[in-house]
Amino acid sequence: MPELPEVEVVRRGLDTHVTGRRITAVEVLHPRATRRHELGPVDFADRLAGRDVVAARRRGKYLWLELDGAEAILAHLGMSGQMLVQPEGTADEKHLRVRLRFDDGGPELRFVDQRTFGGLAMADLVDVDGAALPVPVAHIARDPMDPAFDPDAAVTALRRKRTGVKRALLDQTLVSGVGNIYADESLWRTKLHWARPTEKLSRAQAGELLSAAADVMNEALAAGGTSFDALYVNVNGQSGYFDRALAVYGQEGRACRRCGSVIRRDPFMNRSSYSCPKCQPMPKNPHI
DNA sequence: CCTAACTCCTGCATGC
DNA sequence: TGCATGCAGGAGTTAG
Repeated sequence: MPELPEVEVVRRGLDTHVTGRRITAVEVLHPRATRRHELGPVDFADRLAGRDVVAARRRGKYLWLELDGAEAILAHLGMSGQMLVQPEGTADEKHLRVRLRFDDGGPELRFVDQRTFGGLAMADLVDVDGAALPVPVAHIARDPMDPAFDPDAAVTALRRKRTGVKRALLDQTLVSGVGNIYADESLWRTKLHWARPTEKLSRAQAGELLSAAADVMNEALAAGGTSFDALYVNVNGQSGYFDRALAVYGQEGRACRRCGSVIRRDPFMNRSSYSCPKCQPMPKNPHI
């Protein structure tokens, strides 16, 4: 569930509580959490001992702690990943996967992940169009909060696809950071049905959609993110409150706040799409 | 090259 | 009560 705003809340927390500290010991409690680290959990832990964290960075839904020496600890929260800053001695969380300790004896950094879709890995930093990115992030497009985000280029990329507009919006190589929640909210704001073929969108429509995505994610960030349960929290374990502002996502059966029609839920890519049947009518040639 | 289906995983809600 | 089923879904991998 964590999308760009939720990941950014976590990044800010890490920058406040972890940047500038030296790692002393790393404990991997579940090997799946480091499955993307090809040399294995022992290598992951050994190589981190003694390293300095110099920054906390993000692109789209990817997050990384930059280390001295052009390397990083790359993190993806997946569905249920949490980065928690906890005082030493605090009882282990049920789904604690990785623990990092620091030489100042201050609070630990814990990676907790119930559904295990997320994970940590070490990665080299490479230059991609002027940005220093971990190698596995090199193919991820800039997100709408990136100062160098190019809306015209994103519009072109979106309209070049031969698919439904929501699929394109979720494609992290076109524009990053948008997941199921903010895709549905952006489409509702722009009055577009999720199955609208991308190649039939005008440049203006595509631009409005991307602008709406940026707006809704900025508003969610200001509210501390969206939470439906205790799974998404900041580094202090607190939830955001943007779920109260959602117009369609998770609102099946409720009245559209714009026209009063009953919000519907459609099956989409083995999950769900929420929309207003009147504001977002099915196109003549839907791209299912 | 492009697009779309498949797959990984746990916990909770629901239905018989 | 207990068991089966469905659902939450990001993104790498595989298939066509």
